[in-house]
Amino acid sequence: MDDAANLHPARLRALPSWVINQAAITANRLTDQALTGTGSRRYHFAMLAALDEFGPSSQADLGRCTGIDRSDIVAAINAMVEQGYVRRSPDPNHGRRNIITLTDAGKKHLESLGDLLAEAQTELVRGLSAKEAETVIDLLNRVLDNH
Amino acid sequence: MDDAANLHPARLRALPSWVINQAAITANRLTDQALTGTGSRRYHFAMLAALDEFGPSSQADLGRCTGIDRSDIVAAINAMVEQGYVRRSPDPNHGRRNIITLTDAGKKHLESLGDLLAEAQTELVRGLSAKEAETVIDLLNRVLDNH
DNA sequence: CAAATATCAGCCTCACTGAGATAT
DNA sequence: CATATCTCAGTGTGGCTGATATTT
Repeated sequence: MDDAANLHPARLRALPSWVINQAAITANRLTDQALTGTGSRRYHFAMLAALDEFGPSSQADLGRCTGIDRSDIVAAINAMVEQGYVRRSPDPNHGRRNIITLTDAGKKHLESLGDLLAEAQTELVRGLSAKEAETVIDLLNRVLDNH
Repeated sequence: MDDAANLHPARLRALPSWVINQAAITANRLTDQALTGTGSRRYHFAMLAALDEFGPSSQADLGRCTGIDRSDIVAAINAMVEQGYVRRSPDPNHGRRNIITLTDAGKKHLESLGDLLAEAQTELVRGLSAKEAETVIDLLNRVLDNH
């Protein structure tokens, strides 16, 4: 090897799953870094974004539309309730269901997290034109829609 | 929410890092599934591919060109030595360094893993044309090259 | 009874850190 | 002394399972 030590094998570079996975590792590194010190993580942002866009939701719906497991939603909501970003109240029309509502502080926090993440995106796709970045987004969304 | 429960928030769908990450989760699910019963994992395939393409390598080089941490290489090589897919021998020209060599059985195993993974790729990018899949690969490789 | 919800306890993978021993 | 390699011990995240209680 020696000189080729820094290159990735062509066989891997040709595998969609591998390339996507490596890109995800990079993406996660950058976003985690961007969010350090905010008291929030990627999935908190996802939940806040969903609440902002879709309005008050049950925990189950929240999990479904963000791709977060039912099991992990509980703890995440607990944390955000404690931080004052969301409210948890029982659904009057539905015994066991909770309704999660975004608070003003949560909305504000969402925007500030969004700003930090926007910078991380710029860093992530640097080297791609705006149009190329858009293409990546569109094609991968199509992949997601197919699964 | 209710009717929108299955849709992903536009804010997330517009975030490269989120879309890439979700695609990676799907990709990993499919590839892990494809490899069950083979006794190998994704990173084993990556290492075998690197050895096949670059020839005998040190563990450090192997880690660098596959993106696998130095710390995780050790256990992975141990397993593959035991399975007979690679040989570990000390580098005569370099005290502490080991040279990892692909065996015939390893080469064979690599090809069979490659076949399984190829099917998983088809499933992963179903819904994209061949050209579009190629575009995803190229653009994400450019992202990787920039980091 | 079936289906959905919230919750909890816990598993496994995997990226990553830190440190130590050995070598150039 | 600085740098590189291999190894080990261990951490933290995050996706996921299974079970339970409650409700429609």
